[in-house]
Amino acid sequence: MLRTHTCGQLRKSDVGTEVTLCGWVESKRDHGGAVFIDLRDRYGLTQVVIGPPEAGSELIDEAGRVPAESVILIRGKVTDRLEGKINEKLATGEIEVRSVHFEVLNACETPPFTPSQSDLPGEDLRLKYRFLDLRRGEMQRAMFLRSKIVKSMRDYFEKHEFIDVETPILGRSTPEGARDYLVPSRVHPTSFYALPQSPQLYKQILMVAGFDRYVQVAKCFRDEDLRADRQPEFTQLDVEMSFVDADDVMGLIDGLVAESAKTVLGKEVSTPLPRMTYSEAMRRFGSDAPDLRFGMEIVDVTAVAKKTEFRVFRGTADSGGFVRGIAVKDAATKYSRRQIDELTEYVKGDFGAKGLAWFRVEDDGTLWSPISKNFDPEHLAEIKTLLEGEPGDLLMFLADTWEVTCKGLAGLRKRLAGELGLIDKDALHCSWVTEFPMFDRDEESGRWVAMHHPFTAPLPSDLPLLEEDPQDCRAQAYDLVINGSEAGGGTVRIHDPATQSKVFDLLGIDEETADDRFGFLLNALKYGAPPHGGIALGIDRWVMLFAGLENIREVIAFPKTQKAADLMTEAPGQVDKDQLAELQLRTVKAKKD
RNA sequence: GGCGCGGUAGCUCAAUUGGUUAGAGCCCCGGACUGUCGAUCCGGAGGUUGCGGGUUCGAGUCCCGUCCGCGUCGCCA
Repeated sequence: MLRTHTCGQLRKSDVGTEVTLCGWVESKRDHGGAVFIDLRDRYGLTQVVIGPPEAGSELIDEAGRVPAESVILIRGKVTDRLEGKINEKLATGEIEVRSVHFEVLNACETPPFTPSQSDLPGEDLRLKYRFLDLRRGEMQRAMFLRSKIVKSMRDYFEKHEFIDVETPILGRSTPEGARDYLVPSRVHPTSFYALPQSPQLYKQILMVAGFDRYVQVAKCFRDEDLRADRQPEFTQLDVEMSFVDADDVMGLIDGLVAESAKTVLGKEVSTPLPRMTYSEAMRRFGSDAPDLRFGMEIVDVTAVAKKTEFRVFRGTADSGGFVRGIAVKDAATKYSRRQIDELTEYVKGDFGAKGLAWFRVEDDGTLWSPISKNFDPEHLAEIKTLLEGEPGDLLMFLADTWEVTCKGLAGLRKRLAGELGLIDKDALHCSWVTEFPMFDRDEESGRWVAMHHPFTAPLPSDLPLLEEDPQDCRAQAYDLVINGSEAGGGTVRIHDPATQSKVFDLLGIDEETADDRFGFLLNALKYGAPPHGGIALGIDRWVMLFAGLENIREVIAFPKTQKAADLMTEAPGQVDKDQLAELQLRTVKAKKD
């Protein structure tokens, strides 16, 4: 080792020791006759003094010239700081190192920004110079937290006798689900591999192979548009187990959540984690990943709406729609008409709502609103009672289809809670949402599509519904929700060919297509397939949520921008004509409409 | 693909209704200084206002197009 100690290591007890330190010049205070340097590495900061009597003027001058963020090596003696010069902010603040040797290992060019500057530079610059950005304390902490979380997961599964098996990155495209990233094959011109969206099919086959309990930290790829909590390339903790039901999988993950929260954050999470069915979640929160750190539950007032003369409510209720609302506590004076207009634009623009109805609960307990004259006082009183409105509350309603009221109110609920500061940032609220529907209607084609994936097993009690009423058929599916974010999801899989072909039938996948796309899995299922199920946990999101961050890029070393580019390496990039020729590919510019 | 926010010095930001030579702090460069830890003091350099077009006597500011970054809806089995 070039160094004897790290920059976070030295204490009062080391005074008198000769040490060699290496690190980055975090800051430099040059007094002409003496220079102070804060030397930084991942472990901490140590003050180095280059001055008389032990340093000559040549050394002092050299230290005075060293640019910030250069990597240097210094040798010297650990000494007590002078009376009253102790820096309480530093763990090493009681000592300093008086340098007798000073060496620049790599001088730093003037950097576009420094890790210690208080104004964070724009994110594009941070991404282009990620090596500088990753030197920042926040990024370092996030990466170490990530490492600890992954280790806690690996420890947990090893303790439970899981085997870690790697599955291929070059696989075969399955047009179901998200868009695939494709990789052309040189050896098979005109054929393509696909990067895995998840190791789903491989892990099921590992169950058929008898591994019983499988785990993998798996890179997954989906060529879809990005969000604050979504990257095209992400990491899953992928799990599969044989001879289990949904309870078994959830129970195992309950233990993981509790143990990981405890070892990584020192937080107690009581288990079993609360569970809620999908239909309850949609009814009470309008979302399949409800944020349970605050209340503001959705209330259905369709029955009252039917009795009123207000056309928007009445018309919606009479034509099979829903009128649902939320009570926003103490918000009546906090939201001006203008701000409510903004909320109206929000639900219209983002969720396709036709409008936003609202009432203020006045001091005398009556409801007031620009539309209140359209209502009988007794109906207003009923609405107030249903929402448990109290003076000062703001009641907001959407009159629309079930889907729009769900999405719109869930959006409002989240936005208002954020704006009103109702969310406890320290809370780690974990829960399960269960019994998802098996199928969803595709708006365009009107066909059934699998809500999760086509290998998801229905609830045994709902098996008859596969034929009678697919709409109501529920799946043995479960999502782990942390602070209103989907942190993982899994299902019990179909392991008998009869059910599988019924599901394919419903999805409009004929035998030939099924065989072409998933033949290898269907084949395996015929050769002694145990009942099995599993789950995939989004590691990036876990880290983000455990860290209390709101952006997934903050916990990924080299993330991509919203347009899926890497600003540092400038991927994706052009390739040589020769490379294309070898792959027998030619690029064609798409015609613009 | 839709909607919204943003792009001005190396960095973070400012610039009145469209009006003189586009400013400040940090960074950088030069000088002074032995106790700083956001060092201090003196001096200096640094700009095609993302790019292209238009309106105007005059555009950082208004209009159109385009690129880039961010948020969000669609999308994400």
